[in-house]
Amino acid sequence: MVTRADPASAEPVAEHCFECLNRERTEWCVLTHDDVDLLDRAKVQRVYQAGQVLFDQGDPADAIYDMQDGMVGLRRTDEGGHTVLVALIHARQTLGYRDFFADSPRHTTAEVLRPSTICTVNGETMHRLLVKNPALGLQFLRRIARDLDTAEEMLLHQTVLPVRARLAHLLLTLRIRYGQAAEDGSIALRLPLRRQDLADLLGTRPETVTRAFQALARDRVIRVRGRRVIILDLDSLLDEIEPHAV
Amino acid sequence: MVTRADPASAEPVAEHCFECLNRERTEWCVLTHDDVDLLDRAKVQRVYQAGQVLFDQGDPADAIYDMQDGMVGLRRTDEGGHTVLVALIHARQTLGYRDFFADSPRHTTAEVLRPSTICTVNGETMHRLLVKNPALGLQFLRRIARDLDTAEEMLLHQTVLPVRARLAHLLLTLRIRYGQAAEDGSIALRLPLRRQDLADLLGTRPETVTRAFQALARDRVIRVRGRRVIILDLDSLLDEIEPHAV
DNA sequence: CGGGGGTTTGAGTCCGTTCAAAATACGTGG
DNA sequence: CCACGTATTTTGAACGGACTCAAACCCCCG
Repeated sequence: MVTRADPASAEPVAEHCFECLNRERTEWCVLTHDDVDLLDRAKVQRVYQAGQVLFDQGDPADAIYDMQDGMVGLRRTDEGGHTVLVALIHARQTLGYRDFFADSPRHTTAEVLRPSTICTVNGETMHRLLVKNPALGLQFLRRIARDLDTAEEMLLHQTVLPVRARLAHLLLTLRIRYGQAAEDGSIALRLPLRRQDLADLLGTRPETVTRAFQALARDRVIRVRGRRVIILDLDSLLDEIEPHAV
Repeated sequence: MVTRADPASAEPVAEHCFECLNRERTEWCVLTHDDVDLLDRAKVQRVYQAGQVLFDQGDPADAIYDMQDGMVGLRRTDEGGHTVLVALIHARQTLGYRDFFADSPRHTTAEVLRPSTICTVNGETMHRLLVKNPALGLQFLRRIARDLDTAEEMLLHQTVLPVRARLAHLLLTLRIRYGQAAEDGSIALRLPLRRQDLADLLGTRPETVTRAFQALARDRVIRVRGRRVIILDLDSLLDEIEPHAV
């Protein structure tokens, strides 16, 4: 059941932006002490449960969000109700800036996929920061430019690669965050998503995801049991994406 | 035959940025008189023939381009040689800014599809303008944010719509620029692209494009003869994209 | 121990691809 | 202005990957 996120259903948490924003090389790294103070006073941090919605397609884009922890999916739906997950957002990543900067209503729905802690930064504060510190705009410019690159890659993959290869690619991505290397070279991971969400991410159906898993398992590239996956041969998983001519 | 664009193969043309840049609501509209002067002295305008390449996947992204006239396609190719056209660029549009701002090598190839007049703005000038006028960065931020929106829409369409619907959508887009309305409500257009390029744009094969044309023609939505298309019923063309539940 | 969501399996179908050949349009030079 | 060669477009038939629908299965949780 998807519930609407509002103050009543998500509990605020107190914490300072300091540690989380500047430590890593995020868009926020260009902020001065002063800027962070401003942000600190304006941001609202909350805990969300899986299934809650940060914002919905059609909503005005008057805030951006910064993930402390958890996972959020950006879902795009057409009038016919067809849907794809266009992106996964993890800890330390910012989301919701796209439509904010495009000055348009939300074109995606942000759906909390796993329990998450997220800061909301209202639009007024963003505008103030952008004026105060022009470098911040250029940081987001770079961020979005890379998002566009990713989106084009997805489009290319969707067009020219079969589901099996797209799944291989996805596993290679998830491995970084959720993988646990064993000493025999294999990598164990527990998938953070159910088949339906994997299907939405791959642009296919849950049944097809299952069959693609089985195809990879049959060829000893991986081993699968439900959400538990073991990557047996990383190299051949890489080969799935670009079958080098033999 | 695709030839490399270089000063030898493309003839420079003298003209002022003034008229072309500021008249319409492009990213450049925020430039001051002074800025335009700077741009004017730095830009190089050339005429390109169909088939020439402005930049290639892998090249350093050290310039951006502004179309005076013509048509350019952005093509993305994977290691296996599979290719898609991710965008068409027309007169008065800017291109090549994505990788420039992402500070990465070119991820697409810019291919001149019809004879074009194009201004090159070198990176140094861009950097100078961005410092001089921070609003320019925000303009491009908005531009790329909208490109990302378009890319996501293409991804969604590619995933959930059949070729026929995607072709309908493309015709509706091309109609704006190349359509000629008749007084009986029909719209005539001569396609600026061959079947292969339409296929690359739709993520399919030339043969399938032909068959999709025929399917639409069979249902009296359009009439086709080679590159000459007549849209008979605009409404049902719109319905192709979103088949409203009956 | 009995739900109940999530996952797997199977069979049939469809859309789009592939490969090959025929037909047509187009540009160039005679 | 026509003839010719080449590129493009169309047509056909066979194949295949992914979808649909439906039923069975399997955990996981209460």
